[in-house]
Amino acid sequence: MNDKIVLIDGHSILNRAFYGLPDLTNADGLHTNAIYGFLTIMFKILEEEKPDYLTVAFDVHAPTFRHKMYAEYKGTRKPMAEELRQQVPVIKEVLQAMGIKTIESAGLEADDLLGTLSRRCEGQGIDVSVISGDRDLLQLATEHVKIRIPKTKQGRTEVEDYYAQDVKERYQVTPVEFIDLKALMGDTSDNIPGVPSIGEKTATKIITEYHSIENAHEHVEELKPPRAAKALKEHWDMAVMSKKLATINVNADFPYELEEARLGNIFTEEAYAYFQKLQFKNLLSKFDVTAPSNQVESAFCEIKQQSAAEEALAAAEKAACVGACIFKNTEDVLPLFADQAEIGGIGLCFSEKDIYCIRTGQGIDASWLLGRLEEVAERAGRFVMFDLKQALEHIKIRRMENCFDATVAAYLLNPLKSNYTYEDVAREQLNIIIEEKTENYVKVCYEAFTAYKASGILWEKLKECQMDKLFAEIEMPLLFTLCDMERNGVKVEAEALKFYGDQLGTKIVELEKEIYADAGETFNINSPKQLGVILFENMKIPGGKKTKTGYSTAADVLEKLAPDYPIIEKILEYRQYSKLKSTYADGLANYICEDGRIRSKFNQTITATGRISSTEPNLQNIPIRMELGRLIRKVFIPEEGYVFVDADYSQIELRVLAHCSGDSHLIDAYKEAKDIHRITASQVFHTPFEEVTDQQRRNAKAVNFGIVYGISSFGLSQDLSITRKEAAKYIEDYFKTYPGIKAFLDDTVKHAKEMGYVVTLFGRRRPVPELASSNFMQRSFGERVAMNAPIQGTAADIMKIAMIGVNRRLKENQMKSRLVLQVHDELLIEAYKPELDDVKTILREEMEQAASLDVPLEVDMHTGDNWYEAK
DNA sequence: TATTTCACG
DNA sequence: ACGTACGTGAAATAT
Repeated sequence: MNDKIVLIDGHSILNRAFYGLPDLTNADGLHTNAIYGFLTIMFKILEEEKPDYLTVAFDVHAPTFRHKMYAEYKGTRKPMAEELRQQVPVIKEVLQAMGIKTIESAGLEADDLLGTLSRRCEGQGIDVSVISGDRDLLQLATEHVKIRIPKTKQGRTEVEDYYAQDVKERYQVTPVEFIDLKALMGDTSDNIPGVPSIGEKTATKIITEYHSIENAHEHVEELKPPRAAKALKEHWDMAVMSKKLATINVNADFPYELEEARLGNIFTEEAYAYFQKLQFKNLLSKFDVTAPSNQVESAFCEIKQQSAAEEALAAAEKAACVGACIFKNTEDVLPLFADQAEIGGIGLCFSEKDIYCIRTGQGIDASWLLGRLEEVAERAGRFVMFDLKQALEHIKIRRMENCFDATVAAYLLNPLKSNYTYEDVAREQLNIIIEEKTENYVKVCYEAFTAYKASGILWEKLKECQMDKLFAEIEMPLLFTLCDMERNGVKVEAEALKFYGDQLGTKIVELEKEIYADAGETFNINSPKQLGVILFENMKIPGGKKTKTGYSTAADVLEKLAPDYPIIEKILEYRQYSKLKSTYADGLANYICEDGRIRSKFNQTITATGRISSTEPNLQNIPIRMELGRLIRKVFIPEEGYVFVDADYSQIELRVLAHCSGDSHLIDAYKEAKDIHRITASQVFHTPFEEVTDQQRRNAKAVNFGIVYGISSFGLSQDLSITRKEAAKYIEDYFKTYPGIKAFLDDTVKHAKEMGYVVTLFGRRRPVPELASSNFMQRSFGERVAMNAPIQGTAADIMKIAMIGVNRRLKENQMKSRLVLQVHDELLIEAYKPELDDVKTILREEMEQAASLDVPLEVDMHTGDNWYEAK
């Protein structure tokens, strides 16, 4: 049995992988799809071949000999996509970490390295497999040199194998003749021009007959299709150059020690770390799981007796740092009722050796255990949990300053992720992979351990990014404020909601009938697909087509398309009613508790910009713009003896922009107070303030909004139903009026491109990986995000500060009034009537003084006996 | 599970 | 030539 070597064409396989796989990125925003694909293919090959040696060849980036020749001939190659380019050095590092030999040589292409190596190895009696996506390499095939071309078919990689014989069968020429074939027919992917008007068919015919271009040229007069003869005669120089280009050098001179390529264990610890960083979870299974994590696990301890529990808890109270978690016995109940499950126990960790899972049971009572945990939380130097807000459902925290929510910390460090579980943090911060199938008590211990161990690292990273103040002074206090709000909930009049829903129901039935009559048939109006067919095919309404799956039936499209069709109007009305009924009337009704209140969740770790989000139900998108929907706010009511006070910031985002940009004109405009959109219109359109028309004001308002969203002429033109050119003119005029804004936005984008992230006034970061994209669309999106995120995020920061202040003062003064809702720039307080004046003062002061900007923060306030009246 | 639509700031 | 406004969540239908 001969020794065997596998030679991989690095760039070619990376390319294949890059274009064959969907875009993947890891937590740092690094693109990883090409690396992932490369490794997948490599592992597959290695498993099949079990070679003794392995080498990966790369091109050097500087243009090489053959490229230069062609560059002189015609232009240069397209630059490599940025997403791919950034992966090249990483794969080299990964290969090095696996102890795999890589070669590259300044004067030589990877092809030449592969060609030369395959000849040298063959000469030493070694079997060779060359892995490449490039058919150019087929010329290297012999009896002992196999060319393998991987293909991705529906996610699976299949490999085409070519020995010399297979090349002959497939192309009717020998590997050596294959060069001449290429010289005639050319190869666009490899930038080989070939001879014009000679394609694959003719080229094959000529080479099978004459075996080389030189021989064919000698017999050029006899060549069969006269067209080909003429072409070869006229473009002989082209054929010669193409052959030179296509010929791989198999006698290149470069140093190479075969022994360096010998395959050892490639699943090294170093490689493991790389795979973790790249988040190749399913490739990690290839490693022997003798990870350092087992050392940690040896300290895990399950406690079922009170004396042992008390001993651990008492020690924890004296510790400098305690990581904890609370778990339920979810196995005891159906998954649907998981939140109703009983407390199963807690996890507790306060040193590398003290890691406990304390279970409730005969000896240990749940309320005792949680009570003791509260004392630990109060006395420990630092108390760390994941999702502390949820834990507050079970324990009361008397001292907030020493609390640390690892979920929130991880969110601040990268707000783009969707999950911040202890498994994620353990993997990213501690390099520990927690097996899916591990026993429950092991998981509990891991969660407590991760909280304990990662908190220091997370805190250091927060400091490094200068987000420590943001974390300690805004996010952590906010967590308790949000918890209070969730507890408070908001009262809803169930009867009235039901009545509202029923009214909508009858209206929906009526509209349904009319629409079916107009259409001439019944169908599901809620199905965009069916509706599209009815409107654009059966009824032949012109326009149509938009989405990838069919016609777009979105409201703005239909409105523009067919304002005259009565059916359209009815459909839009139907949509409105059915939305209101399903999402709001029926939807909200499902969330009303025994006491008549709805308790929405306020999520702190969802948005990329730092805003809060609301779910189950979402109370941040209750209708207001349309009167019909707005009416639903009448069912949101205060308790008997209470009244609603609603306070909202006036144009907080534009004011933030004025401050951050330092644009003196915009700042002055705000200092004059009055109507900002009218002032903008007056200045941009050079019209006296009093003479600004409503249309001008509307346009100015749209531009103001556009600026905040990261202006683009297309977006503005859509919004105002004007041409792009007109929109561009508006923007240009706007920037002329407020040059400071332009400078600020440009600078923000520039900073973002350099640093990879943008920052709010309070230090909150948002990474913008899209800016590094080679895709125009993606990159433009990144630019808009870079402009918007600091503004939206700063506004969110300010509101958070205000909420903390308002809540703090309400509690300090032991008031009955309570914070019930936050809607981004608006706060709703259920005020105890005797406290009304104080509440108003507190709201105004805390909101207006949450930040001191170069423009005043103004607050509009209203009171009412329901939410409708209070706005 | 993904897509479309639409409610809010 | 590309095809967009920024940030969310819920419901319904299609796959």
